[in-house]
Amino acid sequence: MTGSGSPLFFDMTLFDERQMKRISCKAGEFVFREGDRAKAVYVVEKGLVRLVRFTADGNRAVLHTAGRGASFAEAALFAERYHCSAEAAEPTVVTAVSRKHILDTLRTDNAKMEAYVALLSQQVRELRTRLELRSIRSARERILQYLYLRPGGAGGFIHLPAPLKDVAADLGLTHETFYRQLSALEKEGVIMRDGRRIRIRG
Amino acid sequence: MTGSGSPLFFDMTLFDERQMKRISCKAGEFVFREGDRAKAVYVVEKGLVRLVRFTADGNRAVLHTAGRGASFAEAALFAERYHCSAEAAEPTVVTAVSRKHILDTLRTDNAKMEAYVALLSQQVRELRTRLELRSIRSARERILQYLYLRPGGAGGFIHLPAPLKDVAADLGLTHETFYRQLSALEKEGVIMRDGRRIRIRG
DNA sequence: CGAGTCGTTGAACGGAATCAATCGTCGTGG
DNA sequence: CCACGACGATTGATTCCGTTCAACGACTCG
Repeated sequence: MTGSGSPLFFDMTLFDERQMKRISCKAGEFVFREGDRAKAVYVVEKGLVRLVRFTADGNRAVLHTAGRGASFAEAALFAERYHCSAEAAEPTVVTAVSRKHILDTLRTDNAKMEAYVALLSQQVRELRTRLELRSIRSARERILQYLYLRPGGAGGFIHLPAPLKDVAADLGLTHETFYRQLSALEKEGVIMRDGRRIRIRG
Repeated sequence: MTGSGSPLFFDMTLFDERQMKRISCKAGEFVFREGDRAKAVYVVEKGLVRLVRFTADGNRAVLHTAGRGASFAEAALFAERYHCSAEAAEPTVVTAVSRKHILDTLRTDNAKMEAYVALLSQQVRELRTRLELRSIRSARERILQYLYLRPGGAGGFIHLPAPLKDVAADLGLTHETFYRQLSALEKEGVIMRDGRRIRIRG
């Protein structure tokens, strides 16, 4: 979901800069961990952050990937604790906006609150779309549907928003299957591809 | 998403009943179409609604399925027009809540706005959890994780919130696989089951 | 009573995961 | 500056597990 199309920016201009803090992380470092007290909402300035949860059997599940400009952990505003961990996938800089400050600001300024509602609404839409995608069993069809739903999918060019590997994970496929299906589709003339640039043929 | 696990209710108690309208649709009828002016948010009273989008080549993409009790088109609150069409999959009754009324109410009542934000935040969290579930490949593990995440999952009793068939669909499994895995788990003594009542053994 | 649906089980198949190997590129540090 | 390691992209071979097709009993509702 690397911001998959819809740039879910957390509008920082709504808040007081003095209530923000810059944090740098090396690859593999955690910005916060599941269960930590929720203290802030974050925006990625540089790098890549993955929201992950570790399942009982030790597996990692990636819930969300936030690239440059994207915010994450907004939902933590109304939760006492983080419900997942945030891991820097590469050297990363994030800005932390105090949860308390955000709440105060939103509570006193209804217009800002409304902007925030709009943001959350969009997220809900996006998540639902992703969930619906996952219910398509065939890898081929799932990929096609994903491409269709993406901006430019109906006639224009599509830019994959992340390394193919990550897109594959987003789709719930192994990267091998993803590669294979892409080349199959290209061989059949259904799509044209140049790296991360794809075009669907009518 | 028959709403099965996650009751994504739009909290109608926040709004004035006089601003709501009941609408009945036959199977195949549209509640609204892509591009229509966004006038209302809906709740399914009875039946099933599919949010679909038609791609350039005439294919249908299902974005979301809303069962009884679920709301849909909430995101339309902040959009001028609907970005997809809502089609009744079976004879269906929906309640339409005026978009304007909702906005007015929220804008003048900060507490309600905040309640709405909290609701949306919860939805985001829930959707992410479901997405995480889907990333577990093994049917067995996915089911166990599902049970574990459910209220009562850690020690108590779990009530499946819908017919097994629907739960299976929620989990992205065929009902056959779901039945089989459940009985396998029971045979192995990992769970105890009586109809929709399940208990995990420590 | 019959139609419809849920729950259940069996058998066979197919497609995606898995394991594995190779190539290219990019960044880093010696 | 080049060697090395890391990682993305790609392709091949094999396995396995979930899907699919099919059939049946139980139950409900009209």
